[in-house]
Amino acid sequence: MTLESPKNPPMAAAPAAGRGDSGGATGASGGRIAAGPTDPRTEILHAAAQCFMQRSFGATSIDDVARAMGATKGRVYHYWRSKLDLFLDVVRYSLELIWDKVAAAEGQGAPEERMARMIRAHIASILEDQPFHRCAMQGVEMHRRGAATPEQREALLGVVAMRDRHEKLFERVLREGQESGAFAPGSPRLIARALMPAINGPVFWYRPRDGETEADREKLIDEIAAFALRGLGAGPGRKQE
Amino acid sequence: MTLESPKNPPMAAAPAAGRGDSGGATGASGGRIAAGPTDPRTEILHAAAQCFMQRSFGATSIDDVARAMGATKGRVYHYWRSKLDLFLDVVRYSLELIWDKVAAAEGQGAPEERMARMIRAHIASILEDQPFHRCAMQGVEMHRRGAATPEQREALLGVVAMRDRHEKLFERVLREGQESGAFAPGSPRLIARALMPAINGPVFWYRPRDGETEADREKLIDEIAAFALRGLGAGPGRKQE
DNA sequence: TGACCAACCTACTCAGTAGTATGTAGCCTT
DNA sequence: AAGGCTACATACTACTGAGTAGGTTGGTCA
Repeated sequence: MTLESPKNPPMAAAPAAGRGDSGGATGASGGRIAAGPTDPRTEILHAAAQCFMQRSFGATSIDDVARAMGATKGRVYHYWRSKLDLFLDVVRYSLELIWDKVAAAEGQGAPEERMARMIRAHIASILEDQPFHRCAMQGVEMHRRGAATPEQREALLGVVAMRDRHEKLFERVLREGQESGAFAPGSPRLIARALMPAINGPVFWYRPRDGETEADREKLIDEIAAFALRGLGAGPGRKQE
Repeated sequence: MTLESPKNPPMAAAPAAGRGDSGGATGASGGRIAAGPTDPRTEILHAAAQCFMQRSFGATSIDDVARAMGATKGRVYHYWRSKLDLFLDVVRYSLELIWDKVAAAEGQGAPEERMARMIRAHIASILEDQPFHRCAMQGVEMHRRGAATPEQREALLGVVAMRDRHEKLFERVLREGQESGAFAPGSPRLIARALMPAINGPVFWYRPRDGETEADREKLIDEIAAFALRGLGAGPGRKQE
């Protein structure tokens, strides 16, 4: 969410930094409505995610992104200052999406129950917003030298911090589960680092099939989640339906 | 291995296809000596893997690769016809390396024992030749439209086939383990697809530390392998249930 | 010792692309 | 109705980087 948060105003908010409602374009359509597909920013973000996923960051031109919307470069550069800024916002959006869902899924209960919900929410988000998450997988650190401005370096660090926060959330619940004896012992850091790729996996190979139902997706989530939970050492957390 | 196999002869083997010893450059130094660091091809491959890992394929220029060796473009283009060909050879090399080690590690015994050895061999290879494997992770399918010549498309399919063969090897042993009751039931295809990212994970975050010993690496492998094996349902401690 | 060749290096071309400067249609305000 | 602003499109510029043509060097063989 918080699409208004990115400080990528129409070219000139740094000069007029005191505007206050610089991101008002989104809010203009209503009050708290989460930016829908009508919002140009969101539409561009989606097109960019799609392109970056299909061709990778380096092979994607801004013209590609614009063409995917039936528009021209001008539209993209009206909202973002550079290709890297656009990419970083795609990644940030990915991390915001998945954080919101996973953090909300933790809730209350025993660690193994919370972890199970978090893992399922994580995988579900991977399937639902695959293009964004796939961009997030393309690596952020490698754009270090590509980051020219200090703002970009800062944005880059911010994205890294978000990813870290996400992993740390899993690590915390994992640790609690270890203390309660629900999970196998071992370095929480390392085990969390083994867990994340496992539940991120579908981002690489998942391909929404034609007649795919919600149940199909549930089954996929079940299987991956079961693998992950067993990996943590949780008992046969197999939930029949 | 088989560095001589790539059909990337010095620019002119297609014209003079009947040469017979087109790849002889490698063999000239001796007989069966596996191409060492003295071999220019291998040196270039290593430099390319390093660059592609650090900056990604798209952001890496051939000049970058050459500069990493203190050489110029000419040296690279003397051995490879295009940037994509070079990249595909890096990926192929990665898959050959890991296949050799994992296939050799299977050996004999119960499925869970073979699987344990394979998983450990896989992770060990990931740590040892990280740059190459990281290139292999950057995605191959996305270069479909970048593949201009039919040879490139064929090479691309070949790489995909190698990856498939690797995964199928794990899937087969997994299935055998399920039939013997050593592993948890479930779609072998899906579970294998959950397993692979888990043991590939270190390719993204592993960073050889300064005073790192062999024991440190063993511990890392232990932890990841334990997670993966538990994920498959093979508890090291518990056999009942 | 001269022909030949592998293994490069140098200097170039040229296509693609990030980013910009400028134009313009509609809307909103005064 | 005039000015101003948003939200783009168009038409550039400047540069990067893939690929090539041709030159150079050192070794091998006749």
